[in-house]
Amino acid sequence: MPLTLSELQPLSGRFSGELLNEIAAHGVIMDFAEGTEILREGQYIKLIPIVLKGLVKVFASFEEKELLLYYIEPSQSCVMTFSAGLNNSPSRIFAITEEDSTLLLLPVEKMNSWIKHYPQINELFYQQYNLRYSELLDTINSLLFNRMDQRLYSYLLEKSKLKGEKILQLKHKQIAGELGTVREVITRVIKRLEQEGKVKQLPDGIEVF
Amino acid sequence: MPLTLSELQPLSGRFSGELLNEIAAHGVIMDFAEGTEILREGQYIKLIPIVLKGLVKVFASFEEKELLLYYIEPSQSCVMTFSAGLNNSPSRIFAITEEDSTLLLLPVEKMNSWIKHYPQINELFYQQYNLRYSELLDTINSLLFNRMDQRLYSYLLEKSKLKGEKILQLKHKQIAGELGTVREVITRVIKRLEQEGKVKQLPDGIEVF
DNA sequence: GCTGTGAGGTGACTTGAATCACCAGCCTAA
DNA sequence: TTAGGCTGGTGATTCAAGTCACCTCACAGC
Repeated sequence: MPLTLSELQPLSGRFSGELLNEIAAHGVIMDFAEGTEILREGQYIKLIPIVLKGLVKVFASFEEKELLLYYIEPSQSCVMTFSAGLNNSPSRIFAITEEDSTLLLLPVEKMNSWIKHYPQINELFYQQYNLRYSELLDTINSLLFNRMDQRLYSYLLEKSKLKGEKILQLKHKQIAGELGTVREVITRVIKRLEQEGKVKQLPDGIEVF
Repeated sequence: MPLTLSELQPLSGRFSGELLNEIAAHGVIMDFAEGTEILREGQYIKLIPIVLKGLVKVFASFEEKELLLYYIEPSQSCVMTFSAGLNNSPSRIFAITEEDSTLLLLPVEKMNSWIKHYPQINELFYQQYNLRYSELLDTINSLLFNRMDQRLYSYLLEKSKLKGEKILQLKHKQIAGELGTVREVITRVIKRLEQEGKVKQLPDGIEVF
């Protein structure tokens, strides 16, 4: 059963009617609950996702430790699945829904012809590559030059902005996982941020200023 | 004066005759001596380079410190100039020739139409984006999880492989600049590698095993 | 000769972060 | 009611790196 154009409404500004019809005919829409791993490391890809609603986070991992690389927001896609899908190579990263999310899944075997015939989809992926390249550069800068307090504060600020919440319900352990460090370090550093008046730990979460 | 097809020989495996003719008509070939800065941070781009001969290294910088991100080898291109050129945005990185190099320079205003009409050039840039994305992931892993001795050894191994030389003529200070640290650290760490039998410091350079 | 400069070496110290060990406050399930 | 499991807090220690200060050695230029 093809999708309806109203389901693809979030993409209507970016894609022309003809491409939207193609997508409606061959794409699938799926909902994923918060915390679902939608892409595993090492996985081979048959479907390329575009986020319609919600928020997806992307991680690199390396011998036990993990690091949050960036978020995929609505109407964005995942360049790792794109390249892994087209080259039939395994994914080097993994991705988890940060909120309940709705994803449009596009079959990889259609992608090559769509890229040729619809410049808009080509542009989308070039944009996404630029964006992710840039975000990886930011990550590198931050790892190389910022201390944990800076990194933690930026992390909290960004998360608060993305989720539109001033109070974040996060365990110290979760934060540590996303920043590639351990719980004790977060406990100490967050206390320092609190003393500097940048955040406040409340019974129901962390308030960011 | 258009280029001759023999000058574009390194690209003949990758591009069809028609595209090669287009490139010959609109491209320019230039030679750069070793150590020339061919792309500055903050620069706006009018020409997109493809390396024909030699080796180019790409750096990120951030408040004084610098870090080597990756090398551009013959028949590869630079995704930063590609995206900065097409979006008319400034470069976030800078690039220096590591050896005497020959570059093919393509005018950015031709690129949009070439991308639409010649899938091969589209494929080249997708490949380059994948490659650089992957290399940035490696850099992140290495920064986050490897100690300096590991990072230094990998750096020396790669440089030796790329330049095809077992003995590298490098000053400690240069190495420090490329790894984002300072001279004393390199002096000490390289001594440890020497004790472990992984490298040897000779009067005329560093031998890597 | 002397002098300046760049390269490499090294000790002493500081610092940011990781690691280890242990404690207290909860909440939940048996 | 009690045991066990999260969660957060904290001191002590270790460790990798960065910083500072100063040295030697080779070499170039007068």
